[in-house]
Amino acid sequence: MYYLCSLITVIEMEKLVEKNIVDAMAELYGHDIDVADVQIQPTRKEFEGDITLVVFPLLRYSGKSPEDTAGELGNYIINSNPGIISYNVIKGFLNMKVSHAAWLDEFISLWADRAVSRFDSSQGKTILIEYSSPNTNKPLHLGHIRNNLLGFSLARILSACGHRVYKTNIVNDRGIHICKSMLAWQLFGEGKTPSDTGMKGDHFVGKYYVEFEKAYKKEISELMSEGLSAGEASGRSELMAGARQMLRKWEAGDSDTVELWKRMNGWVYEGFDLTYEALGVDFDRIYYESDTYKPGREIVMEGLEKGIFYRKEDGSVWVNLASDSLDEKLLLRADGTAVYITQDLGTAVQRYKDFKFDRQYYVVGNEQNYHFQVLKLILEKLGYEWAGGIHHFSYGMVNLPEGKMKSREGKVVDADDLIDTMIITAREMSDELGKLHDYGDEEKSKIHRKIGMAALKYFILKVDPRKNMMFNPRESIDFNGRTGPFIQYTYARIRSLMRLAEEKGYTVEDIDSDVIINEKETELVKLLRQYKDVVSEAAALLNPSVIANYAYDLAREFNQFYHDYTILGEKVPELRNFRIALSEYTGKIICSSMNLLGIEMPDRM
RNA sequence: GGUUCAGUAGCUCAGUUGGAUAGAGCAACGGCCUUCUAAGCCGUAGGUCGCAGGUUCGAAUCCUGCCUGAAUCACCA
Repeated sequence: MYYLCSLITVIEMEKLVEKNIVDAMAELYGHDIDVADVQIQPTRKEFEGDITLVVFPLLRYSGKSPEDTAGELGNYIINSNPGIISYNVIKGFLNMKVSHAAWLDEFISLWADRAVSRFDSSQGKTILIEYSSPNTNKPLHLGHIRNNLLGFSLARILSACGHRVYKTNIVNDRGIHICKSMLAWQLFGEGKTPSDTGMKGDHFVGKYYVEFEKAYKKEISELMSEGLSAGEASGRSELMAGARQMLRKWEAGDSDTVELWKRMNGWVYEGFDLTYEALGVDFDRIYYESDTYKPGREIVMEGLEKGIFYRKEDGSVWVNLASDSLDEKLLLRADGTAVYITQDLGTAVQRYKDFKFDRQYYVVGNEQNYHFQVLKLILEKLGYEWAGGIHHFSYGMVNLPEGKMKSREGKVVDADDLIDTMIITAREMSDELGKLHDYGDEEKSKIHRKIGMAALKYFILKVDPRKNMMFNPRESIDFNGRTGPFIQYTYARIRSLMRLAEEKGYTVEDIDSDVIINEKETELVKLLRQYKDVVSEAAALLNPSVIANYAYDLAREFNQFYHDYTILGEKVPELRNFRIALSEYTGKIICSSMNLLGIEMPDRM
């Protein structure tokens, strides 16, 4: 019956070894142990072998030294399991080598499963992902890029795992900030529009926001030079008064103000759409704060009636969260106007009505941890049973070498500028290498765009989302090494191989089961078989970087393989077929992984 | 001050459920293009895993204390 072992994959082999160990413990030491006590793990690369047993937990049953126990267990296994061809013992670790046949079968079973990302969707949940969440008074910056990439990738990953995922965006389209831009445009804009000036709409409106701040600063310093304190000066500022006046008029529904507001926001949206398109992100449903702040107010009033909230003497409405070791929190101002959290309450309730989600993830920076803690608590207090399903996906800040980004001080890395720079750099590098000489300009620029965006996206997504990250505009983004373009390059090589294979008429239908596979090939198969686990882990941890780092490891392993072995030139057809299949499958997995990050792969570069 | 998070090579980052000699890339130095794409491959060098205790056969990982940094504790969003 031993010949059957050639049909056993490595996964099955691991299970078999587990069972062998349980048997061995009973037979050698007379102890019945639980399978959970058997610690099997992949052997580290530095050591010889494929699977490793950690024997330390078993010592109390064997009563012998780690080395002796491992040796005796190794002996038992090699005699009872012909799929294990050798073993070695280092300290308390028993490294076992799995037969080539098992590794080959492992790959053949992967290869047979042509649908790479076939996940069980029967347990799929309805998941809402809110991300992006821009303000409409200025263009997107690097921080938004991290947000957008994380949100989009998260949606892809959860979706790949069989969930029903909806991407949403809440646009912060109302408030004093947009009024500042509106007022500045009225004062200094001379009736110009983005199309008059050739500017992108969001940059155009952002320009007036900056002009407002400049003029306001000037006004304040003039007032202060007349002897007023900073507080008095801001109180006397005509510009600020004008902006506030505008906000009141907007809330009152003044038609001219609303008209201007619509017009300027429209410009901004046109600009945002271009940036979103360049980033390759999209949304299933967009919410606007101007629609949700009023329902939010009603929710607060309901809570007030139910006695969950309370009113202070000045008429403002509060919630006391002291019992949850938090502070009291304002929900409505004395004049009845909404604050930040008011509209978030409205949005959350509206979204549940719209989607009946099981879970909702808010992709928002970690500076708002407190806010989302409060939001969830309040929703729970209000008795919404779905509140338990909301979760703040909190990501770290993007820091610049000079410190934190401050949009008001112009210390930002503009999203559009950065994207352009990336694509231009990709083009320069590509032209220098000259590999696309036979391509037309349009085809070339498509590829340059893919490469530039891959560099940017990978740079951001490879780091753990929770951590703050450093971005040095000059040095950070690279096209060599652990980068998106490197992975794309590996993929392009594989595609090139496949084209050549096709030209030569090599088609792989079946892989010969007599092939003896070597170390490098085994290493590749080891990585390939982890794909689904990696995606599941990324989904469970809500961490795209798990996939980013996996994709790099895979690409690197393939490059080594590519360098060391002939793939197409092999004289033995069985081996050639196997290597073509291995290459093609590796390409597929690399491509799938990168697509989960929202990174497009070029066939050539 | 309270809360939360972080601290790993000169720099940017990985490091699985606690497991072996802590890994990549960049920067530096030295090799590889007559061979399926050199955006590559190989090698050299680089570490008191913030510090000190504790738990454990075993700690970068878990616990406690301290040091440093970030965010937050708004009638801003």
